Amino acid sequence: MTDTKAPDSSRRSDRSRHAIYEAALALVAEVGYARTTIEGIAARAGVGKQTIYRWWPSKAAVLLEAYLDLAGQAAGDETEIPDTGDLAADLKLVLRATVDEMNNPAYDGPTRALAAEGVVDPALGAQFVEKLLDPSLQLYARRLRAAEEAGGLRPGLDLRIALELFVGPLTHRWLLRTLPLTHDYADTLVDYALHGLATEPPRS
Amino acid sequence: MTDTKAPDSSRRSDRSRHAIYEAALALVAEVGYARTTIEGIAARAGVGKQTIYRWWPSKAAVLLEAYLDLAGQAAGDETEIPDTGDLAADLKLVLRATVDEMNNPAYDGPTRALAAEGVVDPALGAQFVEKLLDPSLQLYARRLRAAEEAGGLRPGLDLRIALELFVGPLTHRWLLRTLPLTHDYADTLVDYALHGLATEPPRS
Amino acid sequence: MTDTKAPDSSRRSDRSRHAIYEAALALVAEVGYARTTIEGIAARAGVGKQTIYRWWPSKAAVLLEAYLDLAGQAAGDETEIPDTGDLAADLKLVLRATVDEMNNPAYDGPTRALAAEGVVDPALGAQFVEKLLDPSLQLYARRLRAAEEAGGLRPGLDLRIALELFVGPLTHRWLLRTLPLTHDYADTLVDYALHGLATEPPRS
Amino acid sequence: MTDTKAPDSSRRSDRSRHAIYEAALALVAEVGYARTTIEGIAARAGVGKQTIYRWWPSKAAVLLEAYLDLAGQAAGDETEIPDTGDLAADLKLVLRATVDEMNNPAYDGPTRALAAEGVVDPALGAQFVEKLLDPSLQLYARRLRAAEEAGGLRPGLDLRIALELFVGPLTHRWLLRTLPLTHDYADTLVDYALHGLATEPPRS
DNA sequence: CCGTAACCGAGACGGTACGTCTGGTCTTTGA
DNA sequence: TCAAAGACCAGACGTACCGTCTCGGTTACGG
Repeated sequence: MTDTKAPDSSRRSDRSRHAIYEAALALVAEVGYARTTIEGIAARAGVGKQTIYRWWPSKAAVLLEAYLDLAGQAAGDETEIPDTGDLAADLKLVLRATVDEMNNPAYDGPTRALAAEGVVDPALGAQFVEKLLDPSLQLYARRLRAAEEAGGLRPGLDLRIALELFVGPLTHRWLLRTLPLTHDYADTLVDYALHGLATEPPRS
Repeated sequence: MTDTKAPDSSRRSDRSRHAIYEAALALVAEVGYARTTIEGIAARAGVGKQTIYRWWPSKAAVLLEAYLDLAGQAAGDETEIPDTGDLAADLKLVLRATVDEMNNPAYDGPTRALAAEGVVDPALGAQFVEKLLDPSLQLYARRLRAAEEAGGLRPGLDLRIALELFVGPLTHRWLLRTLPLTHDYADTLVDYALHGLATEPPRS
Repeated sequence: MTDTKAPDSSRRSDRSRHAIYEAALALVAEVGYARTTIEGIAARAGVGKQTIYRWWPSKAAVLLEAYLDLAGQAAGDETEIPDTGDLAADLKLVLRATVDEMNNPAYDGPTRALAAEGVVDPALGAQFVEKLLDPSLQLYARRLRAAEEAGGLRPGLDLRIALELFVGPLTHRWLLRTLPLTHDYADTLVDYALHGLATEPPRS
Repeated sequence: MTDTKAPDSSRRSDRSRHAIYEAALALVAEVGYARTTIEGIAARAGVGKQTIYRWWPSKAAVLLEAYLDLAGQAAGDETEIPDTGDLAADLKLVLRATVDEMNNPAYDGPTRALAAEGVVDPALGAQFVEKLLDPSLQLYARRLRAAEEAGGLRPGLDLRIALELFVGPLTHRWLLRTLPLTHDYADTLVDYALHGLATEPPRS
């Protein structure tokens, strides 16, 4: 009997919502995620704090949505991985692009903050994966399926695991900053993953 | 020459330091990392807050050290990866153990929190990598070098990148919680990485 | 025009204000002024510290207001000095009452602390004088003016200075604790001040 | 074996004591009494904090002693009130000098702070009165006694109370800052106190 | 077309923790 | 053997945000 009141989203102010997106993105760009506060976003957006608390559960949720909104405007950017017939070349192309993105501060800043928050907050992590990560993983999945059908992959592979062989190491270097992310690294990754590390062919 | 006032570490109280370690670990275990506060650690350890601020730059730094101290006591746990001659089997053994660790809340809790903090704080991230991550990566490096010398690996491999083919995907699933971490997953990873995804052998 | 952010006093919580008054007075009575802290007042009043910092500049200011509020409730206590026609007797009556007040711990405690703070903090001192001291001085001023009109005082006297001849020595003994404050002292003061110390009458 | 050890004052370091005096006076002059700390005095004097705590009970006690030490060096300044035979003139001379002192920031600063502390701390107040106030009051006492013997004062006066008729009002204005302290004020005070306020002579 | 029920901007509120500062005590080290 | 140096426990300081709560005002239905 305490609240149970879901706000009426049909009466929601688009004006406020977009002002909040802009303020959130601007603040994260200016002072970083950690020093961005809900209070600061509200003030910058010229919005009452309650308007934020009414519609979002956390600062991270605000930023994730703001980020998705931004990405949505630059829509159609989810181009497909090209299929030139040369799987290795195609994958290298895309991994190199990913490396560039990870090295680009404009992308790295907010994404890294969201990822970190998601590491620790499962609900947000699920959102992060679903909304940001999965879409790009689907690209790999489709390209690999095409390769499989073309007979370029060993039969019976679990394609989900296969694609993690590419993006796993990349993400590892990105998040943990163990070593620099370069185009060479991306290329080597593709070669190693496609052709294996071992001398011997698989027994099966 | 970095700071104006460096405290004299020779006069540091071991008593306090260990009380702080214990309090920090206990609190993280009881209420979680996010709700653990420096104030709380100080109170629990029966220590002035300044004693913490004097020696550590952040809550995360305290916990990292506490965690390392704990690991150090259970020393010699850094056993070597066995070398039975069967590289795949040896790797699977260790990857499975790692999977178990990642699924163990007692390990997952603090480590995940530290990793998340390290994602966002480069200085801490470097510490995390150097003190916690690298040592275990060295195990893989040594086992792979042995395999290379035994002729089990394709010559000329960059072993650092090779080992990331195993731990990258594992870390990916662990941190981002995309899909469950199982022994089967570990096994498959080893097979895929050792023998490659592609039908064709490498051209070179 | 004084501050950058003046809080909106129309939205101020009377509930909180009075809880703060009560807590402040209670704490000063219980542990003394010096050991009363803003933190303690806030905790005792069930109020956030910011609510105190928002409305008062210092602990002393809180207590002064609390004290005035208390005095205001016991309103109308500012009775007039009686005018029986016998100036000396009337003054003695009031000075004796003042002596009693100064010897009363319940009054002495907070008032002394405020006075001491005012000695050192001019802004607070001005408040102290204006709100606490002046009103009672006005009583003397009126009684003396009546006496002047009745021809009981030498013509042309500066009445402000005249009244300080009574309250100055009293305050001196009170604040500096040089010698005990007694009714006899008050009586003597009145006699000396009214009739002078010298054998000779004034030349003028 | 805990404390109960009165320090052996014969082994006290004069060097340290004077360094502390100088540091205390310098700090009070530079940043004011309130912002002077024992820690600061120790650091400035190149002395351990314990050396201060060993010999003095409080910051105020240090400053009082430092101040007395300073005054002691400029010794012999305790000149007598002149006795020209004209009591009023002599008193005015001295009261005017006192007024000037009270208006002199170099004197006002530390003395006011000590007085304020003494208002609130009886032990210190007693010291303040005994060491700083009483000596100058003795001057008045002697001059008044001379006047009494010369027949210039009404017989049977309590000279202690008589002198408070002069210094009480002065101190009142000084500490409470009710109104400006001027030479005129001092003169008027002397006239009023010597010749009384009332028209009628005393009945006795 | 006029009430009334929401959302809205604003910001005061009770809280919690921050990181700093100082008070007084205790310990180590060099002269 | 003492004093310098300063680490230690303790806890208040004043600030920053949190998330909740009024408060008017301003839409935008729904009777």
